Amino acid sequence: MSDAPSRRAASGTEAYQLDEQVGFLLRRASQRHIAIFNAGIPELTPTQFAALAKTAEIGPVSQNELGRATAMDAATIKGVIDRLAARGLIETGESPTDRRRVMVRLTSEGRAALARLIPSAQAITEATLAPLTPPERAEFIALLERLG
Amino acid sequence: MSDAPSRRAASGTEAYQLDEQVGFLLRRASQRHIAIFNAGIPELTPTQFAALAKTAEIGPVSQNELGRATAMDAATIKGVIDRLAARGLIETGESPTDRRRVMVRLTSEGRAALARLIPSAQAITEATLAPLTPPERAEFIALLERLG
DNA sequence: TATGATTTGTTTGTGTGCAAACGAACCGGG
DNA sequence: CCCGGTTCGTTTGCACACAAACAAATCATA
Repeated sequence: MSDAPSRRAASGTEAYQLDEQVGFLLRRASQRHIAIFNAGIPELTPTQFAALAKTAEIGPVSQNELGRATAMDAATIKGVIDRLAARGLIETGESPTDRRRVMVRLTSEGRAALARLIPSAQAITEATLAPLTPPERAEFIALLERLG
Repeated sequence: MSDAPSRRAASGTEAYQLDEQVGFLLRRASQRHIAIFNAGIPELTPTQFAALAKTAEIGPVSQNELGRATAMDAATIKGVIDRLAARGLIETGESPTDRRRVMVRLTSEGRAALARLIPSAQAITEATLAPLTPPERAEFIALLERLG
């Protein structure tokens, strides 16, 4: 159905094909992953789950520090924490040593939810990588880590 | 600094390390790319540029079709088109054959802007992939395409 | 041709994601 | 001790991204 690769744009747009650009491909892969996540864990967003999991990993943390650990800026992590707290999965308190800090820690409910959801999260990771063979998955993850 | 890989979480969270999950890595890589894009092309968002470039590729299209071609749903593409039209880079009109359709085409301004920005866009792609060697870049793109 | 299903676009609501501007608290050097 | 720089958190404003619900137009087929 036509000579696709040597396709020439009508105007002066040269050989810029959107579908070959990393940025576009990254966005599409993220979208697909998020769709898989929403199907597997409907009760939490990927971002909320990330904050929950990271809090479990690194224990009680200040809000901004948790944001840094999960790649969310101060404005974003605030909303995420507010919503998790409203659901009773985490709780916030003041720091004994720094009055500016808002400390974040899991509730037992949060801990239970996390334990319950981790298998689903692992399945989601696998489903996302399903189109690749196991060695390809490892390779992909390794390359992706270096682009962070 | 400690036995990192065999690190054991205090609670029952088992071996779920956020920083190893594809979803998290995809989000981080996207964030980095978007930051590079914003620095290289401050006047347009990556999404807006994608819509502009795709419109140039596939000529006059209906709004929803352009959305499909750029991986944006109907609600999203509408906002993007509204903003591009407000800037005079594209213009919309009615379809002669289907009264529901909103046809989208580049203005000469849009065409000029695109021609001017494509080199920057290419530089942005390269900068995003800079941490990888050329063969790794090709490999990464190939794997990423299959995760779309 | 009627009519039911599909498609196109719109609107609303929620959730990231980031820039910018701000006040409060902390920290270091003089 | 004071003072300037930094960090912590908040708020506002804008831009995706998607679900859900909707009206209008088109299509398929009985």
